[in-house]
Amino acid sequence: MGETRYAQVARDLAEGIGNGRFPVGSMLPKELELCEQYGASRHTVRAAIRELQDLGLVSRKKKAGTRVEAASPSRGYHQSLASVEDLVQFGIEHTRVVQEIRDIVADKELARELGCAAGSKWLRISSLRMSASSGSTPIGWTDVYVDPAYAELRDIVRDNPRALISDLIEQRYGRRIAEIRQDVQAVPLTPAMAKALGETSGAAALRIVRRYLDQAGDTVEISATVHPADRFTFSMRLRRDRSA
Amino acid sequence: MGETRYAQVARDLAEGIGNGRFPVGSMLPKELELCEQYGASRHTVRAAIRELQDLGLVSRKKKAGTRVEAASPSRGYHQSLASVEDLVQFGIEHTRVVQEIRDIVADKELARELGCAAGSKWLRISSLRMSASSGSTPIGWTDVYVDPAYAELRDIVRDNPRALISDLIEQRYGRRIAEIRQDVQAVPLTPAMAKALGETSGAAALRIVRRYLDQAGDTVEISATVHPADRFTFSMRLRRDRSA
DNA sequence: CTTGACATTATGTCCGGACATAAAATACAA
DNA sequence: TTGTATTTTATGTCCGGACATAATGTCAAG
Repeated sequence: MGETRYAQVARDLAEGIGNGRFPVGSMLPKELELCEQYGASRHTVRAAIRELQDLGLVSRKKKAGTRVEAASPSRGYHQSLASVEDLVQFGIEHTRVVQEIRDIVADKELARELGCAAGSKWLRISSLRMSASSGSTPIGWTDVYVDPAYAELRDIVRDNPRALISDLIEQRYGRRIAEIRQDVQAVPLTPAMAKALGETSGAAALRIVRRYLDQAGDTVEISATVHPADRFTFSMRLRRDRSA
Repeated sequence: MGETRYAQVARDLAEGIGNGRFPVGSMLPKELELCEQYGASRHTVRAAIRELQDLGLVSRKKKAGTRVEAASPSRGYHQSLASVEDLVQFGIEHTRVVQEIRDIVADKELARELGCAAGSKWLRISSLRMSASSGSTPIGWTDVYVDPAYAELRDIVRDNPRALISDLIEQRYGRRIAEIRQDVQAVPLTPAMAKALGETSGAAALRIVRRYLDQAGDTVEISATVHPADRFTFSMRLRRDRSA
């Protein structure tokens, strides 16, 4: 019940791509074969394959067939936010080391930086970002701003150093993220940041401000991350639509 | 013929959204009404509406209906590259002032920066980026690298200061862009760059390297743009999938 | 006035079939 | 061998119908 037929087919194929049953570069079985294998109509199989296309896992050409383009992503944001690879990296490859959690009131400057109202209250969670794989050098500093009502997060974030905070909010409070707006700019490091990150003050850094919105368009979370130059590259891939 | 039925329907609806026939916030006619109006099957109408969804023009909810979310984008990349607003801005709001065009050979460092082979030959088009609306301060510097065979571009780019170079290549040489890979990082300004942009050497800047690929996955164009901090913000919007 | 049960209804999913189209593969001609 | 038709075939588009599902609005009971 929980899962629709075409979603089942899509997931099964995606797993096949992930575990090597369909290696990158190989061709997927043709539609009619898949119909037979899964006992589904061609319409359903096509819906499933379209999912894989949206995820960038396969590409299609008339007559040529359906080609496996990439290994399977490990579910989560990559599957729900189309075409953007960076967020996966964030969740999977980075770890959070919480430095400070406190209630704050937005002054005029912070309000401008975050795009919120001056005087509004927030719970701010500040943490260092570490690469999950190697080394003890932080790759960035993150300030996450959430509604002070989400007080439980104070404990939860420490216990889940790799989870996206928006996921924790969704699990705990049921507020589902429908959209993310993101601004990226270059900034010079402030003295305080520079010290925390072991850099010199004024050095070039990448600043990413994300505003997480729910379906109604209300802000659930704002995060501001600063990465010293050369410790972080923000990569993404844009594809032309199927239709084009 | 030239245009499929569902593409016609999608275009007509998109135009209606653009010209106010379907104002932002209003509800689109329900599927069965559209079927009648266009004399198309429900399947076709749904394919059209899905296009509009992919473009972010409408959102749907069961029973509630289809709601107009945004005014029509102004054709071009926004329609063909899903969910990324920045590229539109680039084409529409920026002007190019060509500074130098010359043939170069990639040395080891450039090869690393661009992700190409050392020793490969390129035609490099260097230009200042000006805001189309206001002022004479450049907002960035761009180096575009293309195949030296595209020599005609030497003249064409000067005559089309607002067109995307990849569009010019498509028009002239028929190489269609299917995918763009993009890396964003913070860098300190080199002395030469700083001088051209009226900044101090070592100041923070945003560097965007784009690799334009055709359907076969071959590189058509590489562009590297540097924006001084505070003169440029890179904005984007990510939406959750239909399916989620 | 509030609560809960229920009918309504627009979108979501799925089936089966048909023809169009483009590109690969093959056969054929030069 | 090379270039050009022709055939083949897998995907693309489109039709009509059916039932599922969830959100909305209605209405009666409390």
